[in-house]
Amino acid sequence: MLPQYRRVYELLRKHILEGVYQEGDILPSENELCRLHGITRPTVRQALSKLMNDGLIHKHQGKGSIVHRIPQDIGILSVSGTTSAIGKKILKTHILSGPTIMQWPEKFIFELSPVEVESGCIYLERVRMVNEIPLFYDISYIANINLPRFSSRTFENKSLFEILRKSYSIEIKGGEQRLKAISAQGNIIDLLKVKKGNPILYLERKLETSRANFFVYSTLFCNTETHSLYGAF
Amino acid sequence: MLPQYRRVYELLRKHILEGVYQEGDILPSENELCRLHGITRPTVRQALSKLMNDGLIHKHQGKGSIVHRIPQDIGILSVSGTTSAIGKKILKTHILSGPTIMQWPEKFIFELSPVEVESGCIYLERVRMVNEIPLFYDISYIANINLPRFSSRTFENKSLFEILRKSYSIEIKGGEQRLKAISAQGNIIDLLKVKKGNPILYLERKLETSRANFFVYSTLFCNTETHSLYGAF
DNA sequence: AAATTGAACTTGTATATACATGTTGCCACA
DNA sequence: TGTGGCAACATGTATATACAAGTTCAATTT
Repeated sequence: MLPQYRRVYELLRKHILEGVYQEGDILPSENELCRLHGITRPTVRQALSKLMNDGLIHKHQGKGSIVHRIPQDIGILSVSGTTSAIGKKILKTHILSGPTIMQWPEKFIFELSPVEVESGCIYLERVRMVNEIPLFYDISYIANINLPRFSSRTFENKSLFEILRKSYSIEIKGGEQRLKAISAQGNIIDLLKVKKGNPILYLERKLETSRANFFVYSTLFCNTETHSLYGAF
Repeated sequence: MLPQYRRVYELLRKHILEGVYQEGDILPSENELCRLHGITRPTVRQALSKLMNDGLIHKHQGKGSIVHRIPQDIGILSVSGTTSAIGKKILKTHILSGPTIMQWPEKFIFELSPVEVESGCIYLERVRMVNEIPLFYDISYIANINLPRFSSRTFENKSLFEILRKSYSIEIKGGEQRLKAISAQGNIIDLLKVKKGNPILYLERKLETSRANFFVYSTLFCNTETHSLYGAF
């Protein structure tokens, strides 16, 4: 059973992302939300606190809860979206490889627990394009622990996180990442269609989930020539 | 007056950062903290919630609150610290210019409010070095609103945020940032001692503070050849 | 007309309490 | 000796309540 504060959070989140509430709008007051959902204020505040955490709303004492920013979601969480010019609709995801079950690479970018090593991982290679221009090359590694039918799922133009969220009730809670600027070389040149030596943003991330000891790892190559990465924190 | 949950938060935060509690340690349980500080559990939980938010602790139901990670703080908040090899001690900050009061640059990286434009800004240029190697070149713009004696302060080897925090009770609450990988050119080559064309990580950030409508802006150039940027979220 | 007061709203802080659920370790029983 | 189960303790969720403090606006006063 989903906790009540989560239900309210999910609903408000959905409404904000779908534009029911738009940037600058004021959400119903805490007391109104209490009445609407038949819960008490601490519970409502827990939901709003999560929304604040997501950077979706601001709160001002005496005023109310104000919708902050509709993130341009491209499924890379905290560092997500690009310039405001890029909407959800023109972002396309193309699967290059996977999802396939395999062993973890040797010398993995993050340290793995024995359980993870033993279970192997699900491997996924994707390229994401905006206006037919490839901007992201993205390799994901997911511990193959209790994810029935995962490797046979379709990921084209779907968010990996959305699938984890809806099909397995796994939510990304946070994570850590390492950032570097590197020079384009090897297959990156072809995949992102850049010149050799061009600056490329490189990310390594380890994402925590709501399931204990279950992490999602990924490496990301971004061509930031025309579009910056955007993130809130 | 500082709220009680803030007091407890500050204390625990200080203890974690100072190493009283180390990575993997378990904090006193919520009920113990209640007794220790003479407050109730919801209040303690509010403090712990803030610590979780900072990425300083994890919580596990049934187990306790576990200290997560002592961030290698280099004063750039969420994207902070570098590899674990870099400790606080060997990071040196050198002021290149400022703090000086001046007008905002034309065509600023972020949109400014009329009040901000009218007030002008405090300008600050810094280079940060690890082992005598320059890794960061950092330009900060701070709205010149009610900050007495600010421009005459000394910043050598001090955190800008620490000064805002301690001298003006201004706390960084969050913010937004744009990330790019660029090629080294112009004065960046000299300042960061890199070759022309080398990949450089470029950041533009707008930081929200606890003071309404008061923001800190900065642009950052990072040489990530030897050290990645590290961040939690 | 302008300024002040105050009522009615908002979110912020805090207490007291209850039960649910996950974790650990010890004790009694087989 | 081993193991199952229970007690004790941890955090998670939720209610009910109270007062503090910031905001807004309209009524009242000057």
